[in-house]
Amino acid sequence: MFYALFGLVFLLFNILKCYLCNLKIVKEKMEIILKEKIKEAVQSIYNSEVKGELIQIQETRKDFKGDFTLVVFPLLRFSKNTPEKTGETIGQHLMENFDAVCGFNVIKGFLNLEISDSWWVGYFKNLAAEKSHLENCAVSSPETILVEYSSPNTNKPLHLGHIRNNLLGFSLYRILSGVGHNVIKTNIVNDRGVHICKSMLAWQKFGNGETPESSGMKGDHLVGKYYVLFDSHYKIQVQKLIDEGMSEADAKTSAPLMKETREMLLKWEAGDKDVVDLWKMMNTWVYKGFDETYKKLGVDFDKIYYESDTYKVGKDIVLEALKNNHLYRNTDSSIWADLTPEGMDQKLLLRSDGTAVYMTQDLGTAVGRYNDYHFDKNIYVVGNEQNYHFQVLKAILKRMGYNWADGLIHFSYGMVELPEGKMKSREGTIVDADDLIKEMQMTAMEVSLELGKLSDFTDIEKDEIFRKIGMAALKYYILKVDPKKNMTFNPAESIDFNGNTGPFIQYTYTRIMSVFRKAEQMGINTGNLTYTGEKAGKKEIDLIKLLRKFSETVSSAATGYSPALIANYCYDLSREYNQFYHDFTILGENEVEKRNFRLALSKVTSEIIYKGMWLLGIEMPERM
RNA sequence: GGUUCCGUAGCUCAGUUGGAUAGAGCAACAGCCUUCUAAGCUGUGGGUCGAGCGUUCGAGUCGCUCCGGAAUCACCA
Repeated sequence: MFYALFGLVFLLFNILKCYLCNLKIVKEKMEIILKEKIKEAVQSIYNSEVKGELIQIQETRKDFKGDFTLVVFPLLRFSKNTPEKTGETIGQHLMENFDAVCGFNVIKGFLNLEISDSWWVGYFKNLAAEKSHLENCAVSSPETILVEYSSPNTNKPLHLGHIRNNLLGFSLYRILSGVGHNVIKTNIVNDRGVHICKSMLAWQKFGNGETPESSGMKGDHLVGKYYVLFDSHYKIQVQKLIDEGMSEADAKTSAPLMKETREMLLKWEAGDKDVVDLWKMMNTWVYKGFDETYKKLGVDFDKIYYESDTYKVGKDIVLEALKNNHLYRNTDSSIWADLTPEGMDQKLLLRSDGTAVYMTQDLGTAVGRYNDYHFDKNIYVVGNEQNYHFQVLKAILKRMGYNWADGLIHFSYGMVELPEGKMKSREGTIVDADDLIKEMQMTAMEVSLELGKLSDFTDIEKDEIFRKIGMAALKYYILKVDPKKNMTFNPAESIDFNGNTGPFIQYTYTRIMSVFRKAEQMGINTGNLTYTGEKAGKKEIDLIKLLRKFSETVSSAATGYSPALIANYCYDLSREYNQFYHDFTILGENEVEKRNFRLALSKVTSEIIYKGMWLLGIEMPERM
């Protein structure tokens, strides 16, 4: 009796142990397990110790039979035999000693291993059990990371370049916090400086008291109008002086409007009430306009810094550093940093009239932020045209003894260019953010209405769907390209809705949603889908292979700061699913096991697409 | 001129420690809806991966030299 009981407990224990063990193997990456097995194989066949880096496992290319491929070339030194023979021998050994391997073939120096269906289905079951699909990308030591993005100037509305900036910044936030970091979204508003005074001066001179209300214009666009107006008047003055025989450089500094601008900046820094009031009023207009655009883009911030605050901190820091002999004062009393020891140039930090420059405020902002958050990393989402600026910023901070400056990272992204080159305001080729957003939603509406699949929705519901589709088209179009690279936008050809696009991915998602609505109607319990893992089709396994790549894609997107990886992954997955959807019937399948398996595949696909697009800041409609 | 980045199909882009016959989409052409959404799927054509040399069993990927383009080197931001 006692022995029987003991035996039973022992048996149960072993079953449990086996189950846990199995689960562990399935959860681990097959590449890692294979690597171990191959190491053992080489040890036992050739009696040699192999270093891990010599065992190269990759996924088998689609044109060949198999799931994983071992590159045998590096192992020839142990086998002292031909690549073919070596591959055969190792393949045979794996077949006999590792039950997940159910077949192999050798082509040239490549050993293609076939993994059993049941292993794949078992693997998939674990994927299906995941809640967020981000479990496996969680970082071991979470950091406090500030992400600065957007950084608008208050003298003009946002344009296409800003859109790329905002989308990258926000997506970076989603990705980094998705893998477990503590991320703070910040924005630095360039609300001071000569350029701001330009639009203020132009409004004062030519505005006749015009306001957003009186003109019906969005505040940021109204202020932008005066910035342009300044420029055209200023140019006329400069040209006049040049015609009178002055050099271009002198004409530019001595044109009356420029003189007045500089006076205004001095007054502003001195706190002159009239200038400050005007500044405040125009800022209010601009911020209201920006808020609307941010809302449409779906981005927001945890903390907004203003240069009008931080430049003062910057000035203090500069003066302090001067005292400590980190900087020097020129004969005209301007203050400079000599960065020749660091391999860079001289850098101006305070003008001869004592006013601050761009670098001054950036120093102040960095120090202020460190004091506020004690970040591990401070990521600046700023265009690659400022690469040198950030190199200098970091060098100066280090010079001043701020060792945390090592955590400053310039996330340098490429410019958005038009087919004829850079966007230029003087040529009127700036692509305005608000216009573009509106245009995308109009196109989404046209396409949608033509297809006519939403006739049972109210107008409000339809508008919401058009908004999601239009924004997805725009966002995906921008995020799918490698952030580091310059990209071309052709306004003449409107952004596509077919092929490698946001709407295509949304469409795939809505198809899956549609299947599940139908399944509910059929009375299928989609919450608890049972199936065993003995058989699966090639297309089904292809899908599983792609699904398993999600977490590693997110991980590399996080470490490499590249939302584009996730965007392209979502596209690949959608394409794969659409093929599956085309080739197989899901609800029409009579065998319940198979049907449930396909439903589960569809479900996990939809979850991962949803999550991937969420990491990009792209919303998914349930129908379209 | 110095520094940095980029050249992949007609166009827009993938191609992550070097691996097999370099991939998608758009555009063009030819097919597939009585069926879970055709914003989809299948097929055809299109490439001396800017050029050359080198390292390697193997190079779009690494190194060097050219060619072409961009950014930056402001008392602009």
